[in-house]
Amino acid sequence: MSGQARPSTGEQAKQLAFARLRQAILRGDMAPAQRLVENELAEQFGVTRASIRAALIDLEAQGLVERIRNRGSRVRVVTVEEAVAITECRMVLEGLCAAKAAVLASDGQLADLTDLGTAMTKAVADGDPVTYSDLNHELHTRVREFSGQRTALELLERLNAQLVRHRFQLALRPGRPQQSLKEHLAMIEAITARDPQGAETAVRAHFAGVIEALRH
Amino acid sequence: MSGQARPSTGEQAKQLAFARLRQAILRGDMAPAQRLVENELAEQFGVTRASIRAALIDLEAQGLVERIRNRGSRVRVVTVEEAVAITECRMVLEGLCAAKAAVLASDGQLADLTDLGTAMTKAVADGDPVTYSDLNHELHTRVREFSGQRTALELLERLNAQLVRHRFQLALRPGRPQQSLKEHLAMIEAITARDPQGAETAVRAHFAGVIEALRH
DNA sequence: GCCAGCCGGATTGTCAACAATTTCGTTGCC
DNA sequence: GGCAACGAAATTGTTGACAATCCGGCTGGC
Repeated sequence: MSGQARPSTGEQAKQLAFARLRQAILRGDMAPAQRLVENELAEQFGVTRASIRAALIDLEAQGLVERIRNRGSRVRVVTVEEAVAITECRMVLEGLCAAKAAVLASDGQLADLTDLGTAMTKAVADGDPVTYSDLNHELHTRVREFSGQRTALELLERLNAQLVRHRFQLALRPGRPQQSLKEHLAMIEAITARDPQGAETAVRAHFAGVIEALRH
Repeated sequence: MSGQARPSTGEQAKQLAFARLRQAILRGDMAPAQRLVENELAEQFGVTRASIRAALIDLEAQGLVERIRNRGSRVRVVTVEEAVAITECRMVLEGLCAAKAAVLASDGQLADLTDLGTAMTKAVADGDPVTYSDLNHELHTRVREFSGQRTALELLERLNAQLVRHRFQLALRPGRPQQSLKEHLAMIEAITARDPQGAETAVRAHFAGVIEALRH
């Protein structure tokens, strides 16, 4: 997800519209539940309505927008209850990834995880929640990657995209990084110890904490 | 010139095309890796190319077809390796559902599960693998439903759709129903005993068997 | 004989106009 | 004064035509 906004040369209009609209939603440029009128978007992005329409269909499949027959599209709002359900799914899927990563990751990859752990510890010590949140995301991405589980990876990316707004709120809660850090370190330790069972339980414990926090 | 299958009410063309094309793929009417030319499909289903195109985008998101830029669509072939990865995801997600169902299901719903269990036992005793496979599917559907986990349900439906071909082969393997039955009964027992932990481990044991069988 | 470049057919991507549907304000009636 | 039917505006769904792209085979030169 690094270099995505590249109009580049042969970039098809639909993909461009898709990328820009997606990023706009993820960055919060679109208010929750905002109506997405195809004509307006088409003019705004400089593409035709057909391209916007195709992009909207894609985004609907990703769970980012909601479309109702003959009634238009809106950015989907994720209720707290839904966020909990999504996080439960993330919990078991990332648990699977962590267990597989504990078995399949190379020694060099395990070293990467340890490095991330120290960086996260430092970020928390420095009281830098933004950096911590980024590292957090990076850690989870790496674990998924090391697991070699393409299917789980795909599902998790979809689920994560739906949670951007909630995650943002969560990271800024006081005291949260401290607890989160402990859980993450336990996860890293279990994976580097090549203990799949332990890695899975650590991930579950972490997400149980996230769910708790989501509910206030 | 088109004795359509009821355009029925105001069924939008795109949704109709989507449903019919999806069913055609799931029923195996389309050979694996078969090319899906938009024009042909449009004529075949009596809708315009735009509708087919929208349907194909949807089906791609569901993992049933594969689309390459300017090169067309084909029905996606799921390798054994992929089927294993998908089944691993199903394992953890259905485990989650079973655990939640053990807590949330009503007594009447639990009775339904018990009934399904006896029906499955009978089907195996009668040597009727087709009925057994149907009941099997029914059982899993019920558990997911009783869990109240809409997100997991949605993910599982998508994953299941990708496996139709493999599942079909699996059910006919000799000796498989017997082992599968045992595992299913254990799952039902744990859920009706309101034992979430036990339900999850039972589901996992079952899917571990499925994965084993998938690999030959 | 072999490779580079080109051309034709096929297929997807894009476009602008048209039709169908919904929504919301308005009018007429009770 | 409230309610129901009506109608106009807005928006999505659909259509057919056009442009861009890709694949295969062909030709020409070396």
